[in-house]
Amino acid sequence: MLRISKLADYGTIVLTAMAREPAWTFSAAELALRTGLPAPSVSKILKILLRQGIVVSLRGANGGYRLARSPAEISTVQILNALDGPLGVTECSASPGLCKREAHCGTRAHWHMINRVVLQALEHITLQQMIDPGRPRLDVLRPAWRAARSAEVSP
Amino acid sequence: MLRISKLADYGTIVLTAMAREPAWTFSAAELALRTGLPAPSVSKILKILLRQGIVVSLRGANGGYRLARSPAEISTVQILNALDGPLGVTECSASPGLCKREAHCGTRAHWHMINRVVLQALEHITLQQMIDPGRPRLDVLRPAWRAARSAEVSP
DNA sequence: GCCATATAGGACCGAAGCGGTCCTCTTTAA
DNA sequence: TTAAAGAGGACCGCTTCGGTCCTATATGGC
Repeated sequence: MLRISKLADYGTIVLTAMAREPAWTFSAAELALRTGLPAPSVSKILKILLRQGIVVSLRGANGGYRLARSPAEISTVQILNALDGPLGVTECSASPGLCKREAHCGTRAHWHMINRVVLQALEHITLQQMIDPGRPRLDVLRPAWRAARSAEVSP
Repeated sequence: MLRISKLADYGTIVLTAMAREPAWTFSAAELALRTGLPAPSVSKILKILLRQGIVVSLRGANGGYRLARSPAEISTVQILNALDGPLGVTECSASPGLCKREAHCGTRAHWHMINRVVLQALEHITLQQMIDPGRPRLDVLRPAWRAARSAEVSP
């Protein structure tokens, strides 16, 4: 486990396809064709992304979808949040207050720390990075690391 | 999502309880009592951890479970692997070769990078760290960061 | 030698989540 | 007016997971 859902996985594939031509308006059918994903699923994903403000739509003939922002302004954490709901390594990371054990749970703080690191990492990986050619570099996570550290000092 | 299973969550709670007295042999019932978790679940978890070599058992009267190694030698990644199976942020991170899209999937390399960071982080957070008093420090993840970076240079 | 205690292993079940499909309604360009 | 395309939701089947229980086996104490 510790896995994202299939929907979120598909979502990033669809969005990276769109990010390669940010100005273009894609129909759901065309995106399904380009990505090789099942058309109904692609359609479903786009509708969710629309409601979350990640894509915009044009209805009617010759309609379709476009990215709502530039690829550099769409991070993976936004995509996962949209398609998988609030993400947290443990339940108490995602929705604090739900677990009764919280008060005297020794592991909680550590899961929160791990969660913060993961979140910051996802925050700094954008669609732009995803479509940049060449091997991905861990260096893009440096700001994430710094952000997580400063969050630690002043919570 | 991007969440660990409840079983794995419970597992870390049980193991941290054991880690506070590493020499002691706990019966499953006693651990259930100490942690406040349902006894059948605790028993099930311990049986899995036994098969994975994380705890050792003593059968018969006055029997019970003990950590197989020192708390400093048991990392969270071992616990999650034991209780949740091989972990990967995406399916292709956990079991490469299963996804047909791999060859021409532009997002895969990035998920692998994220996965590597998460894995290394979990690798460096041990039961010892979990029971150390005081707020957890991100500094414990420094070696994880370095390890992930060196893995990038020589895959 | 017997019995109480504890683990070992697996079977079993109910609930929930999720992936996937389909249908109907609305909008808009030609 | 019609065809194309999105909007929204209903629906269903499968899988997975959490949880429980039962039986067999081992061992220490009497």
